[in-house]
Amino acid sequence: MTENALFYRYKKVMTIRAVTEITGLSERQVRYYEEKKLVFPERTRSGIRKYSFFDIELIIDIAEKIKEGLQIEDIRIRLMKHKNQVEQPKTILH
Amino acid sequence: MTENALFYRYKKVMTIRAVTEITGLSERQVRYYEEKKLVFPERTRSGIRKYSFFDIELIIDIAEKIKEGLQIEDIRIRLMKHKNQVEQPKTILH
DNA sequence: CGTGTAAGGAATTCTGACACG
DNA sequence: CGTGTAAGGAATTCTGACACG
Repeated sequence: MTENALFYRYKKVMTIRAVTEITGLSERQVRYYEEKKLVFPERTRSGIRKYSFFDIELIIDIAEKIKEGLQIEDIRIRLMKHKNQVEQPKTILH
Repeated sequence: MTENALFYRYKKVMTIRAVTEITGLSERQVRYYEEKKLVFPERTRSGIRKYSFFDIELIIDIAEKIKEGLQIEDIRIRLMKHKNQVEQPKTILH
């Protein structure tokens, strides 16, 4: 069963509402991080954002950094640098 | 990171739409399994159903059993019997 | 810069019902 | 029995904009 952990974690299935409920952030904040290229939700054909649990973890990290006083652009650059080290699904699961 | 696998798997975050996209079933089918007490999605305050990945696995199993010719009521009884053996989160996570 | 909010439209979800078999 | 569908209402999400600082 645990062999699907990656699938669960990376599959983009949540609406922005679920994200705000889990993270405590506002929709505005979550959308803004996307606008600034920090998070990349998928979209349904009609344009509705879909997030994964991994996206949520990332968003929580981002929000913490902002609280610490970092600027979004700097956070974005950091994320880019660490991109290769960050755990990512190697292949499309499912 | 894998310590959250349970959380990912059991957290009810998906709309019925996500369920139909992943399972290939219709909304009608998914709602019917709930009506027959086989699946128990949570609801948002406004009444929108929320499913977990575990619910999806269950729904897929149910659909297979139905295809094999089993009746929903029998599937439900089986599920009840195995309930204690079925892996379930022992405590509320998060 | 990061976030709040009001505005209007588009897409989603819900329920109860009728249909078929 | 299990599923499809049309119907109308309620709730959700989206974008672009104005505001503050």
